[in-house]
Amino acid sequence: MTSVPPIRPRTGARSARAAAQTRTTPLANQPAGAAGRGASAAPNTTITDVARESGVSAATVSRILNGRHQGDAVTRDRVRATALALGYIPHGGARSLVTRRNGALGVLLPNLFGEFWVEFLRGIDDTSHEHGIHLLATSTHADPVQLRNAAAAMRGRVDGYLIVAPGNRADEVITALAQTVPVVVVGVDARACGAPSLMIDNAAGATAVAQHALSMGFRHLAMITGPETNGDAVARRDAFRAAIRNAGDDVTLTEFIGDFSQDSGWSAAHTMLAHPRRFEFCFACNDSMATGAMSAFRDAGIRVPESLAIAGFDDVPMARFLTPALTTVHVPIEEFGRRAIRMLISSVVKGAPSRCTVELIPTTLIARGSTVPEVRAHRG
Amino acid sequence: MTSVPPIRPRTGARSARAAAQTRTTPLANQPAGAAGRGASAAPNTTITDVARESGVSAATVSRILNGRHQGDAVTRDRVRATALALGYIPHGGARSLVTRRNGALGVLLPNLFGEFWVEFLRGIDDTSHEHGIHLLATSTHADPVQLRNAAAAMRGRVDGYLIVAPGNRADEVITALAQTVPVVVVGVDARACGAPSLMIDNAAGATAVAQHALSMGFRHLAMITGPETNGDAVARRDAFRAAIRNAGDDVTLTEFIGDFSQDSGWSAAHTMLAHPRRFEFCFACNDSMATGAMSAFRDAGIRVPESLAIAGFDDVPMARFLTPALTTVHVPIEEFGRRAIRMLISSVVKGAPSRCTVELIPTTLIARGSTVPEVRAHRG
DNA sequence: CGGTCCCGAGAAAACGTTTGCCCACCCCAG
DNA sequence: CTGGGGTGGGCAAACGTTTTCTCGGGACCG
Repeated sequence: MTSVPPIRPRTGARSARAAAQTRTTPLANQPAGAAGRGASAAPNTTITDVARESGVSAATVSRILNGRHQGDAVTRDRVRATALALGYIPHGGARSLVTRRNGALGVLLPNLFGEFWVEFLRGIDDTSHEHGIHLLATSTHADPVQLRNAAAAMRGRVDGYLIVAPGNRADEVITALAQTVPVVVVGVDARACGAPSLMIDNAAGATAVAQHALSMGFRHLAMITGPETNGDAVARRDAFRAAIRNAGDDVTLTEFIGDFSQDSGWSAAHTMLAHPRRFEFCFACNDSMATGAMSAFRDAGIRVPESLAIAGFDDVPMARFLTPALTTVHVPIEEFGRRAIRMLISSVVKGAPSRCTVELIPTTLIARGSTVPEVRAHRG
Repeated sequence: MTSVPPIRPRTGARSARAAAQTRTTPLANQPAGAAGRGASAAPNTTITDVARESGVSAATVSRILNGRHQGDAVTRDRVRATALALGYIPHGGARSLVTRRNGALGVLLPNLFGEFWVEFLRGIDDTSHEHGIHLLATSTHADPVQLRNAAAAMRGRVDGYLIVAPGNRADEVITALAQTVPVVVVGVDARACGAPSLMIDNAAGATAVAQHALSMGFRHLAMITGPETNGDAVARRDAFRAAIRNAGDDVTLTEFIGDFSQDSGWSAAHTMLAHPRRFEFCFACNDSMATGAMSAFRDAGIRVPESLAIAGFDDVPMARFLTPALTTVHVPIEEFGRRAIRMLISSVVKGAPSRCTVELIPTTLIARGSTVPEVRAHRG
């Protein structure tokens, strides 16, 4: 009918590839195979080289370079100069082997979509930089097995893990991990796993959306849900359902299935338009789907918000730039990341695994033009 | 004037924090300070534990677990069971120390904004998973010093580096790095640094936009440029300038400064509206800025594309969902990432640092509703 | 002038793996 | 019954650091 969004076979393609994951390059660590270590093995200079070159022992080089005791001025300068000339960089693995500390944190992300995780990453990255910590390990995972693999690959390379939205079946992995090393979980309640968690206050946000819709007199509501395996999606759906259920008998709620992608929002919107009921308000469980839906509505000639109001969740940067600007639930995404990484750092610094609390990221409804016509009034 | 986008002090905030970077947590690796290693040091089980527990030597455990020689069936099973029971996970640092291989690649990203880098990351991540390689190290950097630090932090932890958009002053760092370990550079021509590079064909894309604009009869053109330090931004600007300059004397081009963020596009658009000239066509050097600009235009009551056409660059997923859909230059972003990481992997596998070629990612203009009114015709 | 103290710096152990080398054993063939 | 081949598995070295312990020498004070 319309010509716009070809549904991209994104998830399909990915899982197909994941299945072929067994194919292993000689680079992979596991067997370290007979594959000759590339003839031109990198001639990395070691601390011994620096020591020999500058006529002192390795111990002295180590101490000087780490500022442990500054030693004789002339020796110190000589060593420093030599190290610089040789381009010496300490071998992280060896160092962490003896230090039992590696100045890096592991972050395990779900398959990332859209702007949300970019914002989150920025928060994480900024904060860890502030603390002089490198955010070495970032990886993505789709299921518990991949999660375990990714975590294992980081063993001995990171001082702690930040695990994001592991879905529902990851409890076992988290529990095992949390017993040996600091872990902070984002997106699900992991108290039972022995790890502190940080979650978005989805219930409050979704409830606020419901109240907003009801207060504006809408009676026939639609909702585009997110993936069943995503804790945030489920929490938003349930809270919205509950709030509507309490609203009275003349209020209806119809649900359409999405997966948090723009495409799925677009598809859900088309399904919605084919539905016999004439909806007045649509709540998409995240901004990406709201964007897709809004695009579909407008292409179908439906005026937003006059004929159909729409709201999202997350308040990604793009939300305010849509036309009309998107009513949504604001989540302080960057701050979210900052807090998560701060929890992890404090847990790592003091050896004690911090108490298994659950912290909540507050949410606020932001009404914009996609539900409130007046907000658009200034437009020509 | 209008009420929409509060300019977020994003970059400012970041550099302010970067300045305070000296503040160092005990977790940081540098001095390994006297800070007692947290009392409850993680009791990670080592290969020795497994060996003792199952009554064999560490060597045997290593061989069995790595499938080197499968040994006696009963022994093998016993070792495997013990390892599992104890939750043994090899220490990556120790392993890579002797193996000289660590099955991980380092990715150095610039400060990331918007959807572009998410797509890119997805491509990278997928492909490395396919090859059984972990994309351990991801970090961001704003300047050559941060780049050097991030790279140093990964020394001995990764088998190769993928360096993205190092701006202009990073040649020295790249050169030094490329001498000791495989490096692939994305976004700038690094042949002089001894590293192969992968670049977007910005010139072709920008030229296509210019031709598109001219072919539609537009005569008064505006351009919103990107950051001066960004190679892609500069290339796009220069190519567009050149194409317009050849167009004839009755064609004008006015430039407005942006920084690739949506906010900057919004601001530039407002500046543009205050300009005495009445522009017919606006080329934003990336989709984010185009989005911001389009939002500003519509809020000002300007009809897109009838009164002012607009085009972007990148074709991020969001582009087709804007209203009207955004004319833009398609960049196969995910494929971009795949190719980049594939280049790196092949360079790592065969020890020889692959020849310093420059590969180009092709670009194609995609005309949508923001420049071609007819495409919107089906809308109500 | 002698004793004490401090400081600079070297030797060596330790971190957790992998792997080359070698021994001992088992089994089969002569 | 004996010799040889094959194989399971132990010993020890090595990887590149940091850190403890130690020693030697110089300075300062009595």
